Amino acid sequence: MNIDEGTLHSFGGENVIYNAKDLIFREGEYPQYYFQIISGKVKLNTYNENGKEFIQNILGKNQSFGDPLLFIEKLSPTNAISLQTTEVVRMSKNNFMDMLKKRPDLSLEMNICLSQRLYYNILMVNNMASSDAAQRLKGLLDYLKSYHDDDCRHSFPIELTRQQIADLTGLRVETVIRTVRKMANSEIIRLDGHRILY
DNA sequence: ACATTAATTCGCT
DNA sequence: AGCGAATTAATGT
Repeated sequence: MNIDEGTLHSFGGENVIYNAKDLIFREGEYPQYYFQIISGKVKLNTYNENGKEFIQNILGKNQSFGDPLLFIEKLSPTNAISLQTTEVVRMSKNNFMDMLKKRPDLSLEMNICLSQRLYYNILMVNNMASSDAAQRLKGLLDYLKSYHDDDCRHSFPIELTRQQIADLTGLRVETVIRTVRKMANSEIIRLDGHRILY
């Protein structure tokens, strides 16, 4: 979801800046805000019983988070952590609901956005169920690409570390490294130094 | 130049 | 493929 910044301000959105590693909200908290990123990056994660991190998603510029939880009465299933200096527009749940009531066009867009996420989440779950590392990796790349397809359609750079990719797929770093090498050899992906192009 | 962080390799299981 | 640790490469101050 990407709403014009001026519109967000006119409905009570306020800019907030977070530093790297700042906790934006915590798992188990009651969701209170809509967030839209102006610049920087945010990860949504959880930790399993052994303390291993699992990253649900990493969001960047013009992407939103927190919004799916505003429509239902559930506690947040994830933490949101800033990965770098990140500027967001933050809007309270009440203001957000008010905005959707007054702007049916945005409400419709929200539906499209949520449907799209739901759709790609299903594909993601399917791929993650695969026992083949290359398949899981490819599933993640398709998933990430689905968020970015507005500007770059061909071979866009994955701005993630190997460790982050591992935490997103549930694979080990070494496995990611080995698999990336194989996929580069079979031309499924392209490498620009360490950056993965897909 | 030194410290920190990430990527890759290695040896063992 | 997973784990721990060591080595090498890239980045930051």
